[in-house]
Amino acid sequence: MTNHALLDSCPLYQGLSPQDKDYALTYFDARVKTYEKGAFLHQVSFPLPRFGLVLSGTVQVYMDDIDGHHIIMNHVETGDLFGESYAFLGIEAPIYICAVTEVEILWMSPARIKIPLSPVSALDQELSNRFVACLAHRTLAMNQRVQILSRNTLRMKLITFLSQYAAEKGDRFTIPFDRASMAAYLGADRSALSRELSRMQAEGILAFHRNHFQILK
Amino acid sequence: MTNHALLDSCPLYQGLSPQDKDYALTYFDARVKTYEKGAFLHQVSFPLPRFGLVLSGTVQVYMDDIDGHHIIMNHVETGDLFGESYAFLGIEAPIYICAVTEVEILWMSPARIKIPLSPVSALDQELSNRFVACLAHRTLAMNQRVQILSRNTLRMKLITFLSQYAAEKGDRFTIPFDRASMAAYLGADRSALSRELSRMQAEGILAFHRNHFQILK
DNA sequence: AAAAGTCCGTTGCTTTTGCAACGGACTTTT
DNA sequence: AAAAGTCCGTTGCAAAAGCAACGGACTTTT
Repeated sequence: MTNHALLDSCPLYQGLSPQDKDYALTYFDARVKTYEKGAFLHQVSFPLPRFGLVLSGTVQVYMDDIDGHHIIMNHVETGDLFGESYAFLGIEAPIYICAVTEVEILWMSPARIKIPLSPVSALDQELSNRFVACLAHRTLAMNQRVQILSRNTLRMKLITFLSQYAAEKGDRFTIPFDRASMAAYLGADRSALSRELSRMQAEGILAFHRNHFQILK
Repeated sequence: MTNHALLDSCPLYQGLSPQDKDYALTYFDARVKTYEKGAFLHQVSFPLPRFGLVLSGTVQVYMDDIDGHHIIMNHVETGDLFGESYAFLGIEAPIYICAVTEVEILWMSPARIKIPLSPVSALDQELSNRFVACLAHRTLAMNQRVQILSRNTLRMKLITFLSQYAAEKGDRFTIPFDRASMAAYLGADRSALSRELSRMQAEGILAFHRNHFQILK
């Protein structure tokens, strides 16, 4: 049986009573599976019949470009979903999903959202709405990503990226990326990123150590 | 009364019978409104209670960065939707929506999706599913955008951008952007874009005139 | 404890890019 | 038809960024 406390980290289950959580797990036909660090949860060009919730650990969704660069599509931490769009549409997913750490995944099916059992209960409707809200939030998150990537200098990308964190977490925060992933996330070269970060630190704009940052401005 | 033929360009209404289209218009509480070229359909920080379908013309959804650059979030042609996420979530939309040409917009409400009238008919369910599918497709479209923007040279951004068009439309196609919008879409400078396009033409990779392109390579 | 591996800052070099400005082709306005 | 406006290619220049390589700090493996 799934640990109900873990589920509260996800907007899909947040605040539901234990009975409702159990019902929801049935509604989504949920199954838990664990993967060790570095394992692939999915490979390019397979269909993705279920979407995932990360119960513990971190996964990364990425594609590869011609030159072998990783393009990070989604960095998924504990409590986040991935693959909802592909699962709902039932289409092939041209992506890799890889376990950054050992992870525990709750795989869920969107079948009941598309084809409800009648009559539709209030809880059925609530769960469906929550799923759609997650989809909508995903587009907003991607909007933020586009805002970063659209900037035409690395300095401005960094300022936008860090401002988004600062807006959410305050002036001190830890990011979930190492330098290589951060560079991929910003669409930049790792050494150029290190260089620019060092410059900004020298200018007194920010301070950092590894993946911990402090905005000074 | 709305022209039913126009509605067929949108996945929300495509293939429905005339009666079902009428029902759908009621379901979404649809209202038509026209705007002249250059008019704002929405300004930053207002709530966006309805999402829009472009019946004719083109609109652009964008934000402005600190330096006054436009960041294009969405370029919306006839038959496309915009604002579904904000409308569904009922939150403030930090965006500008501007009519690029004279436009006719069908404004719709997602209220019945969130709070259905019971009993839910098969058509109600179909319309809800179509709306969710549109949301899912939006995230896929944004994935493509992220693929372009993540490339770390303008040349690679261009190749990715043009390849996406070529994959859909073949080796000759017309893009809906002028150079300034194209540059904003790619997160680059307009003159740098012109220069790179000229280089690629000189190298025999492609041919173009204004917004008409042909892939040669 | 040595060895291997990982992560990250640094640097030299070359290429790419942004920026500003100009001018030509074309369209719209008056 | 002149004038004003728009769109786009071009260019010179300075700044930014990619690339490759190295080395130090730290962690994990053996």
